[in-house]
Amino acid sequence: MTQLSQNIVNIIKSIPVGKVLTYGGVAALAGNPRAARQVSWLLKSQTKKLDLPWFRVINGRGTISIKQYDGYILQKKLLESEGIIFTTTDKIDLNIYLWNGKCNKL
DNA sequence: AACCTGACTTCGG
DNA sequence: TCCGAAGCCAGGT
Repeated sequence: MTQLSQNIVNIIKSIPVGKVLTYGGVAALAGNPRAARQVSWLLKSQTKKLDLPWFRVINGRGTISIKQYDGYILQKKLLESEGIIFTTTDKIDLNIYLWNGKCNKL
């Protein structure tokens, strides 16, 4: 695990309930805006080991990126259970749910 | 060390 | 708005 990976993990684990972060967003907060792919790798490979809230990470268009159908449905369900609303095209309003990386109550 | 993989992002048509 | 190609990072083999 590199320092970047550690940061990515910590950031993912700090995403508040009801908020989401894009892959690129996580990477940026971790220190490298171009490490979005590393984020996806970590979610797929390290979630079980590190117990990460993987479902709070979506792509930059505000949609779910998981390719597996069941995983896609699961993520949507989990997010909806936290109060996040999906549009008719399964998109999330990032202007509302995107986490800025800081305390959302300022 | 080289090559492949993955739930990305950006750019051009 | 959608599709394809290219660039990016680090772990696995």
